Amino acid sequence: MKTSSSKHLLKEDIDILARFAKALGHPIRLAILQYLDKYSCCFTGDLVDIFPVAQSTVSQHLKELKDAGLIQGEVNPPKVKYCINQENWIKAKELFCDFLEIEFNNNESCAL
Amino acid sequence: MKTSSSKHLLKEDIDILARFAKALGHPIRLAILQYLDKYSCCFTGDLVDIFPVAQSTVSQHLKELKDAGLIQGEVNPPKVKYCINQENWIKAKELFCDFLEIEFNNNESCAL
DNA sequence: AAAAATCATCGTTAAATTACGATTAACTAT
DNA sequence: ATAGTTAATCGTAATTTAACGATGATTTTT
Repeated sequence: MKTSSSKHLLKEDIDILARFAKALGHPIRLAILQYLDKYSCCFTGDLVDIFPVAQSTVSQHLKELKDAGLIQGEVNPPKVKYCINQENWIKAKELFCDFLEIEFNNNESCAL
Repeated sequence: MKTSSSKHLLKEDIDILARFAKALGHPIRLAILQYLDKYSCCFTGDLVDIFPVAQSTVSQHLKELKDAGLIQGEVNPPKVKYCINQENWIKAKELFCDFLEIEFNNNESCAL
């Protein structure tokens, strides 16, 4: 399924893409997404063990990724399980590919 | 030339990608890059005519894109001609493709 | 019922971002 | 030489971001 080639994004899509790009604009948030790609899902605590920042800071980054629509959390008391929001993640891929003018094959074998 | 497939980025690349993503995290900066893709180059004034923000604000966004390495400016007094920094732009594409797990064909027919 | 575990939220602080108008620098044209 | 054009930079203000520790809510364990 080829979905891009040398076409320009509309104003609305530009705004959405900017939102996604902004969410990706921090090393910890990128690393969280990579972790979710590798392990499919995780609890907040898993990430707190990995990153050298306070628990509240990890929570804040998770909130930003969630607000941007890139991840979703499932309350599983007293834990919260996070995973990638596939629908929006695919949308983000499409927009980035359109913008970068790269062919996007929506290959289901890709977890991320 | 396939340059990506299901591999994870190293810490250093994560930091570089975050820098690029941050620079892309504003609608005006995305639109500037799209404009540069379409017209290959432009003067600051061209952009000032297009976007509903002050000249100093456009200059500031250009500076950020330049600091991130995505564009370069050539002084052509009293104007300054901007264009995409191809070398870094390709690097950005590669990193985004690695991260998004998309195949990247460095196709020279693509201006952006 | 009390204690422990997990994680979001609150309050705070410092720094960065975004925007503006005004000024300055540098070259062109008159 | 003076005036005009172009665009960066400066100074400022408002908002957002990033980080922290402390607190609170919720469920499990004891």
